[in-house]
Amino acid sequence: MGNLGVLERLLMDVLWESGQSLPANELRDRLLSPAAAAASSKPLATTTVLTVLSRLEKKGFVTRDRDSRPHLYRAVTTRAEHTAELMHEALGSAPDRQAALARFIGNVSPQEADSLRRLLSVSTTGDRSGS
Amino acid sequence: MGNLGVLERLLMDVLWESGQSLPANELRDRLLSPAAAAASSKPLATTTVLTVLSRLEKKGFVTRDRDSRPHLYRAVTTRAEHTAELMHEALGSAPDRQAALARFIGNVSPQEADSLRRLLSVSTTGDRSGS
DNA sequence: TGTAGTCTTCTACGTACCGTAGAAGAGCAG
DNA sequence: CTGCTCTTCTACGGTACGTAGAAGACTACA
Repeated sequence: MGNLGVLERLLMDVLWESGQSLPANELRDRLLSPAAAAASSKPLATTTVLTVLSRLEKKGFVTRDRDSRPHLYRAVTTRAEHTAELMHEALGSAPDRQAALARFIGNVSPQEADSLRRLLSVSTTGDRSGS
Repeated sequence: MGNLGVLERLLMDVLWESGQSLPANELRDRLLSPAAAAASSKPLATTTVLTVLSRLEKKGFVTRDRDSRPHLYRAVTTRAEHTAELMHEALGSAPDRQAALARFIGNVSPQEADSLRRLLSVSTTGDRSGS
């Protein structure tokens, strides 16, 4: 049970964008604001959004506050975490992790290689305290 | 058009494992050798393998030599490349690449962090004097 | 407290992808 | 030319997902 469909992803994007808990109607409205969606001009039914949100909840991507009257939906993880998870997942399915990493690094832009170096140099050795 | 199904993935694994071009029958046979598949003991029909191979060809994951009488199938990319591609794909779908990279690095094992450092240090500035 | 309005859940349909494979066609060996 | 092998065509069942109507639950106000 891994990946998301198109609409599921769009909803997650909206939730991730605003780090907040939002009701279904608000989410439906915000789906129209992104430029891309505006062109296709599709007014989704609220039930559609709710259905997808339920599925996302079952998949563990969102939680909802059932006590608030219009239920409030919130992303469980951040987008960055999700992306990192996907990357680890891809990496995990390869027996030759070293080779895969090498290829990955090979295709990284210079700027990103730089920021990777920075990220790696921070946690060189004696790293203990958790945040 | 991105990811692979279970059987598709198994076939790609066989093809990747042996860096060679193989006929459908050979592939069908080798699907049984991996320990996991042996337990489920499923003798797939050759046509099944052929269908999946056709789909893989359409998706651009394999090429076949149509001149050889039993057609020979070969993986287009290496597994490492494929994995790296998946990782880049995941990364590409995140607007906050930096954050995603940070999370990714944060969850890497110390050994892999090490090998990443090595991989990155090669392209730092090392190629200077000499020829 | 009853009733209207809003929000949620249930159920359902269409499409696309994938595992699976039989039936029919194509090409080669003798 | 004929039989055998290999390939393509066609197809069915399952699952995931986008989509949403219909029915039920809950709130608020009169």
